[in-house]
Amino acid sequence: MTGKQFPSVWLREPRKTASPGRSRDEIVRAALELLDAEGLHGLSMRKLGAKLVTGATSLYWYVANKDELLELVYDEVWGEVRLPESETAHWREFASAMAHSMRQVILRHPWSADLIGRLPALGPSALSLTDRMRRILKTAGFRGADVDYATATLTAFVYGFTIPEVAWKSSMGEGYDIPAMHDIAARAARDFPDLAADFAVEQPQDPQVMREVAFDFGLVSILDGLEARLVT
Amino acid sequence: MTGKQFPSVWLREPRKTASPGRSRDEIVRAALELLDAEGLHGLSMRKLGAKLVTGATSLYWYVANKDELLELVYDEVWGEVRLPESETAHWREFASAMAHSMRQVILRHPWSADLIGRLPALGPSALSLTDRMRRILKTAGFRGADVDYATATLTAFVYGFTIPEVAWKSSMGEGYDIPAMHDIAARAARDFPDLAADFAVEQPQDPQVMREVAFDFGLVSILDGLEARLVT
DNA sequence: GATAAAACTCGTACAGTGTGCGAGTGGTTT
DNA sequence: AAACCACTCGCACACTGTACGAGTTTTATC
Repeated sequence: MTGKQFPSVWLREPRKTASPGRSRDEIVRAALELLDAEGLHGLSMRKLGAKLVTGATSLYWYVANKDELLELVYDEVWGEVRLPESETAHWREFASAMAHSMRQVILRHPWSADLIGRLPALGPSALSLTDRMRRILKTAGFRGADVDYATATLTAFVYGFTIPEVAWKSSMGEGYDIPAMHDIAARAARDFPDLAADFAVEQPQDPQVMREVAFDFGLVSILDGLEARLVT
Repeated sequence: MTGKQFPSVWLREPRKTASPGRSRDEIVRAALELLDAEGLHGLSMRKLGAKLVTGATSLYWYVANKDELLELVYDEVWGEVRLPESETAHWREFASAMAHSMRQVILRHPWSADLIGRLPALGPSALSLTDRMRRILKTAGFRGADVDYATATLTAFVYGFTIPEVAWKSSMGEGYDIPAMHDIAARAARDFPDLAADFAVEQPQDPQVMREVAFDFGLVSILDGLEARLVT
């Protein structure tokens, strides 16, 4: 009784591809455009085929299935994360930059949020990110499993902060009526006096700005907490 | 030019329901069972109708659309979070208990992870949670927007730690071959010497246990970081 | 140039999805 | 008897990923 394996594009050799016609790169590029334009829901093999002037099922020559295609585009996205030079940066700077950049990348490609955890992240870009992060943490003095734990804590915060945010945006649309939403929340909270009181006092803020401040607050707190784990 | 509103079950009066037949509660209960048994993907109006021995479209008498139904079940889930008595608990105990309980609830109802952020959480259970959390933080000494920020940081960590976890489980299935997966990851990392070296050294661990330890590590770090924000 | 093999294309088909619409049913009130 | 209400539900629409197998083009070998 062997346990389950899992399949990943990165674990099998690609096709020979002496190809004169379409190529995997071309398909990935087109998929990325479609995803950015219309979201995860907007990417279908038929639409992608149409964009490339090909039959939908022709794509299955280059890619085993839709998940493999998504794995490819997913890694492309992690390649957009910008990091400071590993060697010169303090670990806090590095971690902070990485967190901010990951967040920006997810905000720029909201569909990617739905793939986090659902697909293996074994592509070169994803691995390179974790590799550099781990090296920095090690030179900073983290030892053994603490390297994994610290990384997990940081990425968990970024994901947990950003995933619901983009989920909300892409399910509710972009154009908010801020005072109206404030009002709605206040009305929903009418059975909770303290909550309702807070809503009554607070001014409706620009949520974009609020999110950024909140993210910084959380990030700094976490880095402080991790640093405390370091000195002992 | 008014901005967009958003619709929520909790913001409109329910039907009169002098009903002798089906009821909203009954539907929600059946939906919850279906979701726990077959996941978000497994809940369709047709299946739900079949389970209740009703036509699929009959359900639309009690519920405006599928999202409203999901909102109802979603809040049901937050009602399962168990908290210590507000008045006697230290804020760290309280926050820690809340984080752990939220995590357990999501693990118990993995489909709920996909709804976080996608649906408004304005039900009584969800509001009660945030209400109690905020009250505890205020009595602990957090002031103004810091109450929001601290809450956001904590929930972000829980979500970000747990969402990818359950996404992985429900996309890859439950039965892992741990050494095999360890091997696969090591093979994928062959182009990153340090990463590969770490894989070579580390023993494959029981992931269940690992996750729990990592969660505690992160949680404690975050609470430390938040506490530092408190004393100033 | 012939022939075989490999690389590539794609139409069809299947079993499913949420839900708007409008017609129909049975009970209660005027 | 008439009107209203609460409620049920079949049909239809435009989609989805992809297995299958037959067809077409390019390349390699003799």
